[in-house]
Amino acid sequence: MSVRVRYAPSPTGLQHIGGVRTALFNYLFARSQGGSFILRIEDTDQERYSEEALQDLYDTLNWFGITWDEGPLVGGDLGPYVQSQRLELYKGYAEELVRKGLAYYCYCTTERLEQVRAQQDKTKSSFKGYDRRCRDLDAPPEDGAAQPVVRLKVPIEGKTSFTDLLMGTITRKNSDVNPDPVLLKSDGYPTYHLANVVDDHLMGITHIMRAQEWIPSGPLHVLLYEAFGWDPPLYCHLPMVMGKDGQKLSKRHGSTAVRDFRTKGYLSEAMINYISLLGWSYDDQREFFTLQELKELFTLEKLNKAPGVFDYKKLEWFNGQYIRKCSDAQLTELLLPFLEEQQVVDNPVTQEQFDILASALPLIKQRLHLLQDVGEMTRFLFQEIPVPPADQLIPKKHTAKDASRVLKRSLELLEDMDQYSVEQLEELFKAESESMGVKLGAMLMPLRVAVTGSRISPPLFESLKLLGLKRTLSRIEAAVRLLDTIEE
RNA sequence: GUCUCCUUCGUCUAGUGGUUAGGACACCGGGUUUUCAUCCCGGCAACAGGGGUUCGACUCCCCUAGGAGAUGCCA
Repeated sequence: MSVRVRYAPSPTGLQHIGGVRTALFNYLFARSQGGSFILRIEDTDQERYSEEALQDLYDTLNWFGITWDEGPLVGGDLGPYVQSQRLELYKGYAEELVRKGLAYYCYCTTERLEQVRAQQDKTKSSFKGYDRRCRDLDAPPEDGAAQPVVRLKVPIEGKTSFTDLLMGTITRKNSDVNPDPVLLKSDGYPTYHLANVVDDHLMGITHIMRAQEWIPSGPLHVLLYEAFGWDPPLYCHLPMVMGKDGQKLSKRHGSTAVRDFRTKGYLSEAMINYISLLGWSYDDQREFFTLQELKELFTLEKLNKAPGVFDYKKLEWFNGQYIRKCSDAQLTELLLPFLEEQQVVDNPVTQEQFDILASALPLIKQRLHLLQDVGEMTRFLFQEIPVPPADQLIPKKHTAKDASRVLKRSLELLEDMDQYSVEQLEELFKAESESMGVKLGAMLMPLRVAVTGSRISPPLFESLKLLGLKRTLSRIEAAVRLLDTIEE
């Protein structure tokens, strides 16, 4: 039987690292097995539903290049793939269980449920959860809620086990299973438990790969399959993604929404690569993988059991690596939106600006870690800069006079810079610094700051060339004027 | 509280009874260099603890400890 797996997110928030990792692993498993990857929208929470979240889901998967064989937008034979469009179905199955005596209507109000919970907390009761008041009712109580919910009759005795490909067999006493969880909510929507079991069965899902936080409800789901008389699929609970403090990764730890990483200038290839290594490995050497390679190499056997800490630093390192792997043309395309967004260049970019960027690319490529850094790094090439403060222009252990002196000399040397190569300019300044009796650095730093506005910049002479004679000289002159106003 | 799962350098991990316990990130040195970055070289650093099993345990079993997750008309 061919493998069928699914990613079934709930559109209640932006796609985050953990969710995407689950999607990726499902996708990779399907592809490596020649199976199908199904996308299903679990929009059964009316309260938290968000249109934006749904759009973000599509955007994110598209950005990563994760395609689905069946699901919203692409269709499929076993749809609809949006749970809010399958309400009648769940209702029917819930009623079937009630008829069979395996589920029951519960008329308890939220208020009562809260009271029960509060009481259990107060008395430190070892029994947590619903007290099963409505389990054996003959008729609806007088003071019951208008709209009942349907609850599963979890057996009091016995135990339930399921097979997890990663964890082995997991067994739980039925008395430890969530006592009679709600299957059908009073608003007519199913809960996750019901919807997921019904849909996975109807959609022919063979393997359920989801995060380990779901392990505790595994037995419950198996109980549901049994109630329906269905065979449960195989389970594979993926290790969780944690933050630095070892807790489940959340906003507290930094960005978790894929969209945030995208706007900061992470490459999808870098993220795929890094995320694929969170809980999975290939061997003890290789750590670079394209999506295409992953689709062939992924195996369940190499999954790790232990939760993994999301390492922002290593992701950033991967990003730098991938930026350097880009061709200049690719990188230009990637960078342009950032420059436009940051108003470093016009929007749309002019031909002249495009050419400058193209020429600057080799200079900035190995300096970029995040695409968004490009603005700060290249702004001086596209726009006029304010005259840098004097203390920036003056090298350590030097005076304003010193700085002015070397800049004036630089001015003379650069008059003919268009006739020299970068190498020749280097030689020129090297020789000059010697004859002036200053260190090369003390000569070039004022120049760098005067022209680029910063002590940190792309290589100096290349930058001057890009900037052009006129702007180079005028920036130096402005710096000199400033320095000459300073009293020693 | 109860239940379940997890445990190799700070982090991600390789390892399936016999290894100087390997790699990567981070960090710290050094080199290249006009700044920054890249790159190169080197270093630091781990089998949670205790019992077994065995000629021999990081590898198998048990216990303890620690961590995490679940315990909702959220998924």
